[in-house]
Amino acid sequence: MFYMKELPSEEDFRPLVPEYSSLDTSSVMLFYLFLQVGSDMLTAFETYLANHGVSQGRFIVLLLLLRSQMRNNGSGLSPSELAGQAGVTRATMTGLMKGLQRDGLIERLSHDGDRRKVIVRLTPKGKESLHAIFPDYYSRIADLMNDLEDDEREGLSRLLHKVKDKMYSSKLAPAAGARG
Amino acid sequence: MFYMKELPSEEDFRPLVPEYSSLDTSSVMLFYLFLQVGSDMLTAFETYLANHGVSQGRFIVLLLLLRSQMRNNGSGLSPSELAGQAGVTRATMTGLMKGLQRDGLIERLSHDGDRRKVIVRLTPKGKESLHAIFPDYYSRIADLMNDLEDDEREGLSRLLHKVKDKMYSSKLAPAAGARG
DNA sequence: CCCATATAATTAGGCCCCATAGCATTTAAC
DNA sequence: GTTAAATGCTATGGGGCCTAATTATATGGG
Repeated sequence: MFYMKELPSEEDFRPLVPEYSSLDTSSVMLFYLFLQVGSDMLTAFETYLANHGVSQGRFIVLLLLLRSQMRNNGSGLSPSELAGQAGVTRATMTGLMKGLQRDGLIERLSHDGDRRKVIVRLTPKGKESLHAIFPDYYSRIADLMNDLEDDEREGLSRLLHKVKDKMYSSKLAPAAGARG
Repeated sequence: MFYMKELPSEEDFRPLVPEYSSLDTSSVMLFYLFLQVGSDMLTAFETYLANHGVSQGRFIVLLLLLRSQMRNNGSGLSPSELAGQAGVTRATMTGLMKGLQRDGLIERLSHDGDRRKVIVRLTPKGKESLHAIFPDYYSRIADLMNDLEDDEREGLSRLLHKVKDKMYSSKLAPAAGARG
């Protein structure tokens, strides 16, 4: 996780500018600011979930399962699909599921028709866990964004998409393996 | 690291809206978008650095040392100060330094006057490592931000600061222990 | 001067997440 | 029917981070 308590100031870059023609101070400062806020938010998110007894990885799995079940009326997902949607390998997903099953939040059923496959579904307890977290969770997120007016939200969303699009098309792209 | 390949759409939230009064769909969508772009950027950053033979944590340490030495003309920092500025515990910093010293990138000198303390400094090799990374590193960051006009950069910076300020004052704040 | 307390750095041990590599089973393609 | 591909799993290992305990040093009140 990126963290620098005090971000570099413009002055910190000044002696480097003549040395590096590729150094664009405002780009780097914006990049660092972004990483810092993103890191803080991720850390806060992680800490918050940990206090509720779930890790980020597990929470994502539960969320993906809930969404799938709401969309398709309870069909569930395979470990492969979950891994793909969560951006981890199948082996990692096996480990996450192991813990979730041990805690009774998901169940693994065998797939009729393709006996290689497994169907993963939320148990009632798994659903309850999510619904126990949601009210406070949504409230905090709403609070976090509360200071942003509608046009600011749209602006931020637009700019985030712009950076995202650029990232995927540039050399600074996410690793192909884990995320494809 | 947060990751959901496909972010939830407004429709995914619709069935939840009547159930949760605290659910503000646009807040949550913006929050998820932010986490996703932040995660991707961190992952990309990490992957990029790994290809250059350093981890994020180590890179931050090198950066902090370089900044300190440029500001104060070579005084260096103590492990405690480094830990504080990097947002990790002293024990974690010891581990990071161990690797950096083994690779010859930093040196640990004893402090005159207070023999409990250690002074950490970049070695010439450590400086060279950074300067070997910088040209390409800065170039990629500039490229990433290249599509943003000046006013967009200012807008993004302003909005990021706004979210950051709100985060620190809200319940969704970073953990006090590691980051204080 | 001495002891209690505080501070600095480190070590030891552990947890979580995640990856790669290899394996058995099952299915699909020719 | 043989070969290739897909699925889920196990084994193994590493990175990063933590807490707790240890060692050395410093400081201040009695």
